[in-house]
Amino acid sequence: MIEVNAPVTMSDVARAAGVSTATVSRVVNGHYGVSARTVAQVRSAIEHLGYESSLVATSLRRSRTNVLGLVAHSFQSYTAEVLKGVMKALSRSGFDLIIYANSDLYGSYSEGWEQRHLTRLSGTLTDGCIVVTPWGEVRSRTPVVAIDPVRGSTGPSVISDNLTGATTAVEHLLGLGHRRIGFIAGRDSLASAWSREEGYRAALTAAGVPVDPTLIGRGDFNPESATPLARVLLQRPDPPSAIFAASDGMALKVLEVARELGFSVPGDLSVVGFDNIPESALTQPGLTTVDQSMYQLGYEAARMLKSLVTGEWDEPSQIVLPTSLVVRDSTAPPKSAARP
Amino acid sequence: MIEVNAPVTMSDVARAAGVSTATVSRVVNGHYGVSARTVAQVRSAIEHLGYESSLVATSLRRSRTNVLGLVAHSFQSYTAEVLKGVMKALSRSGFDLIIYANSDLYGSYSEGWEQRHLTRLSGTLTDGCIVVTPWGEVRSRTPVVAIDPVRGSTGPSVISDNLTGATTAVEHLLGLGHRRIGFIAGRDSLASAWSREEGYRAALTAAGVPVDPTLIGRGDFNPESATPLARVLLQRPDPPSAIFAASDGMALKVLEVARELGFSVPGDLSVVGFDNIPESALTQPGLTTVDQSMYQLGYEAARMLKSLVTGEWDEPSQIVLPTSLVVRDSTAPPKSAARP
DNA sequence: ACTGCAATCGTTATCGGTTACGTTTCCAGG
DNA sequence: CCTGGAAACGTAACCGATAACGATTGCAGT
Repeated sequence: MIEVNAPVTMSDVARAAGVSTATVSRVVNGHYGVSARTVAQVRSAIEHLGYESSLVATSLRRSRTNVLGLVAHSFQSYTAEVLKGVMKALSRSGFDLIIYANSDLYGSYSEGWEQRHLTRLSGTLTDGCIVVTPWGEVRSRTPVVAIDPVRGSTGPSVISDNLTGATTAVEHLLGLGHRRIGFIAGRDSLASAWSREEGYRAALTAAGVPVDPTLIGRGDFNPESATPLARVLLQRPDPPSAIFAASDGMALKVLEVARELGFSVPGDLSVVGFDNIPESALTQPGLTTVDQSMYQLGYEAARMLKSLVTGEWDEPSQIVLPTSLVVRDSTAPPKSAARP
Repeated sequence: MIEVNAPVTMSDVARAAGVSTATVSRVVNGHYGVSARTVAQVRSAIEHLGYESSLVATSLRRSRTNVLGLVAHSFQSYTAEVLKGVMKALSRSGFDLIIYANSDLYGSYSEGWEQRHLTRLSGTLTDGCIVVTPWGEVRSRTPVVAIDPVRGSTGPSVISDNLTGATTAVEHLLGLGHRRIGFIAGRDSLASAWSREEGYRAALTAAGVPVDPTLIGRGDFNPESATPLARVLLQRPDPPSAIFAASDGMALKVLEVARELGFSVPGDLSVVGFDNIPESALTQPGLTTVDQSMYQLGYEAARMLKSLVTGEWDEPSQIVLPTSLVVRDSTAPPKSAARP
């Protein structure tokens, strides 16, 4: 009879098969040095008891687990898309995936969360990790690939061509006739945030439009951070005719604030985002944004990590993926476009 | 100097602080019985060495880990939405989340994957688990909540009101004048698939329309499974004027096949799905579907699991959530609606 | 000074599995 | 019949942490 609440351990199997745990281990791992008869006995006992090796115990002892890890701070659309790409890359690869997500306890995870998670996992559980939008540099015994790394990071990473993307977005607005273009920046420790701001500045400068620091709001990619910033920009006596937000999540908040303050979009205000998360196509009006394939980011990161873990890597360790502008309905020429 | 590649263990800290590992453990866990001076020493050593406790080692020894698990077979939009809800419910709860996803090695995980993952995790790593769309019954030492359980399952679960949803969907088609309505079923071991088919049959019967078995295709919720079935239905001499698919993923494949075979939707063919995944709003035409809040499923499952783990549960253990019809552009009256 | 009780801290068994090493078994060759 | 060596298997150390338990110390009370 099978006892339901009893966790079946290796020694249970050993006892049932009349051998030592060492022999059971050898059978389970297909190691040499066990007679056919004993193998059959052990197999039968495993079958009968429904034994399944414990990931925890195994990983504690072994160096290699064939499990890769992914740690993320929050779990929004961005991360979900990345995950799909990761899973695709890992399918039929022999690697399983463990995702570790914290519950943001008391907000106390604010600093060093990725390091904390990483050391907890990579101690033994995983052979390597992907970190999504880290807040700082990390160190680990096992390989780590960063998606959207911090500025100045030197480790393996995958990132979109944020500079070109942002430049294109602002050029789009300039092309429509906008001259007063607000910007809501992202968490400035991230390379992506920095490049997007750089692209904003570069496009303006190239067009001969001076950069007005008072039109720049300092967000942190967290959608909520954009709300007060958008309010400040739009309640000025001379509000910008367009706002470029460094992420779609923040851009959607700008749309919210605009609606709340009576701005019609794109009539009174054009809005551009960055990321092209699924929600951006669903809003009214649809959000014009810069598409970065989060799926592709995840896919490439997983591919790179796999190679790093198996030790067969030759490509450059910092991959940059292209971006493209997606024009929807949140952008139009400004009302005063006819001004000389 | 900090050695980068050395995993810092508790005994390293103990040595540095001149105490035993037991004392370090007490300090780390804030237990009683350590003098202020020793605490300071240990804290300093921890800080200096950058020590972080190993999740694996801790969970092996401890019964309680404050980590919940989630296992899923694949990782599509459905799972991603569920995950968002789970994360929301767990935010600031003190529980972290570990998601275990297999790489579907050689397709050999087909049977019993959830049991395999569950025993590997719940041995020690997690205090309880959520299983998304299991393929069979599972047993575990720790609590398990199933999202969309198998038919006849008795354990804790969260599920949508699939019967009402499917009935409403088919009534919508009947109301438009359709009489020949095809159905593409889901994996029949799941309660949801069974209820959706039940709703299909019930609505037809209630309207006095006989159920034609040849109009029913046996899919398995996997989008790819719908393609050949849709082809068969639409290549008949007398194709149905509408198809109700038991999931959006499959419905989207029906749209693909319809386009390929020259059917215009909704002109020649009406299509209804089930789930309301984000993609369904983005297709041309937008997919009419039954909305089940996957977010809510995840949220409720996590809430239930939390209560089960902490032992403070009193509500019924099988939660049913409402569904609602979302009418978009993939449904219209049939061309021959005027027939008597 | 001696007892008694806390407070403090180290020792050790333990979790489940892996593996280096030692021991026994078995068979072939001398 | 004895020996050598490989095959088969058990023993025990170990991975990193926790907790029951025992040992030591400090201090108050008498």
